[in-house]
Parts: sequence; C-alpha cells; structure tokens
Amino acid sequence: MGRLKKDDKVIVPFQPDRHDHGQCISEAIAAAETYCKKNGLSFTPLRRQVLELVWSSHGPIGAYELLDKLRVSRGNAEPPTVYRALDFFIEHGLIHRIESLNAYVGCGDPARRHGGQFLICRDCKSVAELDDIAIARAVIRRADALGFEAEQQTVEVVGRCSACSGEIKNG
Amino acid sequence: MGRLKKDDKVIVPFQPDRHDHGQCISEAIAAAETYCKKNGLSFTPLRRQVLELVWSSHGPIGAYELLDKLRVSRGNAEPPTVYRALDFFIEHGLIHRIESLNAYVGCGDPARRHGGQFLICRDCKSVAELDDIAIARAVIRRADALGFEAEQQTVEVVGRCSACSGEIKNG
DNA sequence: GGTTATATGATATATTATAACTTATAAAAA
DNA sequence: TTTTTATAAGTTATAATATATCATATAACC
Ligand SMILES: [Zn+2]
Ligand SMILES: [Zn+2]
Ligand SMILES: [Zn+2]
Ligand SMILES: [Zn+2]
Repeated sequence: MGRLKKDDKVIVPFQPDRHDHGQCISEAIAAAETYCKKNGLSFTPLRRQVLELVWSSHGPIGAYELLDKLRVSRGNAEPPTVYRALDFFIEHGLIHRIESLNAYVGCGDPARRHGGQFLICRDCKSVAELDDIAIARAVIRRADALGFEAEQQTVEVVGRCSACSGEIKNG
Repeated sequence: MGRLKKDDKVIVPFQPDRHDHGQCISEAIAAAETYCKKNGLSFTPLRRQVLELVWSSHGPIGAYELLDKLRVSRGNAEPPTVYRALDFFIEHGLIHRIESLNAYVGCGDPARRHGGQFLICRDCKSVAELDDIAIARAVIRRADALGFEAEQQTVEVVGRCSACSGEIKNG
C-alpha cells in the first residue's frame, strides 16, 4: 500500500462500522441546512426528509428504494417527488449521483465544490468518497491540454476494498 | 492551454470532420476481428453488424437507437439482441459504456486494456476518448493508499470542447 | 452422429426517469 | 393587506433503459 499525503481526503470512508450513525446523519443534515440558509436555498420538510433517508442508508441508494422509504410516512409520494428532491440536492452539491450504480449518496463535504470520486467495492458494495486533488488536477491538466474546459468530473473505480480482499487472503 | 507529453494519447479525437469515416469504421472492424481471433472469441455476423453500427455513429449511441438501426436489416431484432452484443464487446474491451449518457462508443485501442476516460462536450455532444496514464496512475495510487484494489476505472468529464468554447469567444 | 456449449430468437417484464398539468405555499409587489 | 408572481409539491401518465426466461438454432467437441 502507498502512503497518504496531505491534501488527500477520504470524505466518506469504507466500513462505517462502529460510528454513531445517528449523529453522523444529524450532522450532515445540520450542515445541509446551514449550507442552504447561506445560499438562499429553501430547505423544505420534504427535502430534509429525503436527505435524511439518503444519509440513513450511509451508502448509495436508488431512487425507488428511496421512494419506498419515503412512502412509510408519505403514502402518496410518487417518483417525481423523490427525483425533484434529488435533482435539487445534486444541483447544489449536497448529493452525488453514482452513474455506474444509478444510485445516490450524500456528499460529505458540500461546502467545497468538487466532482464525485468513488471507490466501489464489487463484493460488499460499500462505497468510499474521495476528494483527491492529484486526480482532479491530472484530469484538468489533460483536458486543458486539449483545449477542453472541464466543468464537472466524475471518477468511479470498481474493485475490492481492503476488508474484502483481506478476507480472501486470510480465508 | 498546457502541453501534451508522450504517453498521452487521444484515442478518439473531437471533430472527426474530414476524415475518411468509411475507412475509419472498416479499420476498427478489422481490428476487432483480429482481436477476437487472437483471443478465441467468436465474431459473429450479428456482432459485426452491431459493432459497425456503433462505429458508424462515431460518437456515443444509445442501445435503442442502435436497435432501430439494426432493425433496418433485421426487422425482428429485440432489445436483448443488442444488449447481448454490447455486453460481449464491453466485456472484452471493444466497446465502452459512457455511464453518464447511457450510451456506448467503440474503443479505439482495444488491445491495450484500460478504463474509459471521456471528455464530453455539453454543447455539441461530441466525445473524445483519452488514455491518460497520469490520470489512471493517480487513481491507482490513491486507491492503493487505501488498500483498495482498483480493477476498473471510469472517468467522465463534462465541459466544453475547444470548438464550442471558441465559438463564444469569437462571437 | 451424439453431446455439449454458445449464440440468437422471442415474449414478457423490471427498473429508472421525465413530461405535463394541477394545486398549494411562500415571497414580492402593489 | 390584497394581488401578483415565483417556487414547491401533488398527481397522472408515459418514456427510456435494461433484464429474466424460455425456446430454437448453430457451432465446437468427442
Ligand atoms: Zn454515518
Ligand atoms: Zn462530495
Ligand atoms: Zn468490500
Ligand atoms: Zn478505450
């Protein structure tokens, strides 16, 4: 394994086993609320609820799975309800869409605008969000060399997380 | 604009305006046929036809658009026909799927296994495939630092190509 | 030739996402 | 404080993308 350098952040790590996830959610919601207030965005009860549901899974969640959960309290919810909330949050950087999974995750660092960088474990399906400046810069540098103005970049890496590759090695 | 270095390749460039596209297609098909022969894969007439249709668009094409084209000569074709062919080629690196577009493009360099790296112009919808080792290495280095075995990486960059950003600048 | 594996045909259905119109609520203007 | 305007949410319908399953054909192998 290589070494981590400063400037390299893991926004949402693998294996969120023993953290206080209730607190984790409420912090994320509070951060989102603050962010919306600062930016004049309306953080409605519906949006709050959708964001809570996204965070409560603490991993990628599909729109229709989200819809099912939403219906527990809002029996009448329909697809546009959830898609609108998702679009709103994606537009403002509070949720990322993982293209290769058709799924959504809460962003752990919405204040700092960035493209999504994800490590997706093909075995345990866990997902880690990165915010690796070296990767982002390599992309921008290359685009720039071609006269391409990069506005939004997405990096999705499929492989095996340390826990899952360890299991085989050890097992 | 930055400078290109050796090792940096643009596999499929923007603006394939004045190239002999008939030849471009037939070269790609010939390369695919050779590749399949070498690797004991059966390059059936149906698969050939699907690959030709993918290349003939010289850009990303959707599965159902492909199906429509296929039906010109195979009136009975159904979705699984085209998805199977696409899956076959994707599995063997001859076609890439662009996740953010739900679309497919022929790979310009199947012999060298690589993840897809795409610059997608939001205005003219053209797509350039890169094979930038610096980007790929930055991804692998970071994954490695986290004990993540990267197996497949996808990079999709949305922005504006030089032609489209030039149009605005020039008026 | 008989067996096995692979590929394709054909039908049905699952999954993901959006269009379009209506009603409710909030913000701004008069 | 009414009126107006903009934004958000409810509702119905449908579009777009992808897969499951079973039947048939073709190719590879023995
Ligand atoms: Zn948590
Ligand atoms: Zn993020
Ligand atoms: Zn794992
Ligand atoms: Zn390629």
